[in-house]
Amino acid sequence: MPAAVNLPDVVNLPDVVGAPGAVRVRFSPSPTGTLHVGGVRTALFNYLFARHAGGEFLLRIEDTDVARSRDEWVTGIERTLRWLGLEWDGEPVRQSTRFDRYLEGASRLVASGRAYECFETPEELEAISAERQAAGLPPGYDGRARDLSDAERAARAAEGRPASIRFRTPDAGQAVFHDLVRGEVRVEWATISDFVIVRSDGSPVFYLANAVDDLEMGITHVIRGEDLLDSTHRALALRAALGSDTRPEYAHLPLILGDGGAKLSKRHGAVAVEDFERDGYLSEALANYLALLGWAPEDGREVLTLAEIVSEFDLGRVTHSAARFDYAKLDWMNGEWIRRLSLDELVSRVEPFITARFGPVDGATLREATRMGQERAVTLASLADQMDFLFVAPDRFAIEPEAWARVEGLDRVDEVFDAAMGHLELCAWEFDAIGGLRDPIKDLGLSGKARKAAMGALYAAVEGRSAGLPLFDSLVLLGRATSLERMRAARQRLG
RNA sequence: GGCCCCGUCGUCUAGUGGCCCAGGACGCCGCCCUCUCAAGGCGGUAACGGCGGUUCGAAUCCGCUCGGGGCUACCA
Repeated sequence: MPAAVNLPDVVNLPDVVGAPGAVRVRFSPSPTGTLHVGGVRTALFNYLFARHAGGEFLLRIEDTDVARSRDEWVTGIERTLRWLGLEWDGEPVRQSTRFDRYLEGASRLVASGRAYECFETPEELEAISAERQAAGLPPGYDGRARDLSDAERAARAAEGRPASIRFRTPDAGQAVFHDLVRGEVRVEWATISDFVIVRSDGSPVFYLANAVDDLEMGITHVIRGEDLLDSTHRALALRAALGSDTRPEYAHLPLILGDGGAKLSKRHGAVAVEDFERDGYLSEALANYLALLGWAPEDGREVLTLAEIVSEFDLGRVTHSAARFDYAKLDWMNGEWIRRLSLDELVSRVEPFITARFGPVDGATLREATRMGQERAVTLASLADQMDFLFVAPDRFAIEPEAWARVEGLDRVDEVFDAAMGHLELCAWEFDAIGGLRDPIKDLGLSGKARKAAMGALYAAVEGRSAGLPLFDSLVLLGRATSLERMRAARQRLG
């Protein structure tokens, strides 16, 4: 029967650390992939909380799992945070550079009896856990190595069994902490078994590194996803055993789910923040949308700048239940933001989407097309789609004969083009003159055909619904010669 | 299985005992505007998971129940 270990009564420790009002938070991603919307939402809320309080927002890279971490992911995470405007304070802390600190903490815990070496193989651990479950006990480790004598440990080591270090959790009593969004969270210590803090290869585990760093970095508020709620008890016990008589405040954010209530995954659409950027979403819109997932300002406004959100933000108004990521609402939000941008700003944002497809283009044409597309765009990519026809090379501009075959009124197509070309030949290329064309073109019902011939079916569905810039203004922008050329070509193709 | 968290329109949410036969936004539907598609304007559809309690009065408090999610790793 292992002797009970007296741990400090974490329940009665003070809740605040550091100087009153001095807020210091950290976003601590694990560089095992690109940042997903869930992760970036956590970063955002940390940022909002820190900036609202005039505190510090630190970045800590939790790369203790060396095998799964990569430098390129670190770079990507930093780039993504900057893209969203979430500037952090100071240099990022890399946990992989601080292993000695964690290991030092671990040996102190072993020396004080709060942790101990154990030698079970993975198979043995699995068997122990299964036994416990069969006996109706919580799964996990049973603590059998807690009180091994020096001789016993030496014997196991001599067998060639590598040692890992486990933290000794209290045998009885309750673990309690107060969560800023959820209130009091308590659980019986008996349901939490001893957990590994140093792997048998000598590397520290998340729990340890996390506790040591939060302590040494002077973190005052830990804001993270609800998936870490249960691990808070372990973090707090570890922290106390490490000698801290303070504890940070905790705030656990509701999770972000995909459609159908399942975990958000690629099946639902983009999940990596980089994908949203590539698809033409504005960082302003994504940050704005994400802020509204689990939080709402008092006055109910929805379209807000980062600065406005910072000034309104309040952890007390964070929602309790998981939220589903709604792509349709993000689309709306993105459109709102596209319309809010100045024309110059919008031009500079679409330009990469255009040059990626066509190389450098005429600036004046791009600007005018952007002006026309601004009020109808959903994403930067869709805006680029709308002006595609202006930049596409002549030999690449072709309307499939098959598509034409499905256009109604095909029997009148000659009449249509004759009329259109007649008008175009005759008119001066001025807006006023074009305005005068509207009625005849409309009367002949040829605007759809003219649109397809001159602006193409690159983006427009033939089945009735064509999307795009205004026809007349587009023809002006395209130029008289090109417009006519395309219409003649279309007619010719029909034989 | 055990433990923890959560539960208001299809979705995101407002709501902390009477102001709520529940408000806003997205979506959806209709109308207006209109050369297409949008944008914009106007209008509409739609929810307190269920059952018990507490109370003069409950979406708001309590219990149970059902449902969803998380954790239970030598991942973070």
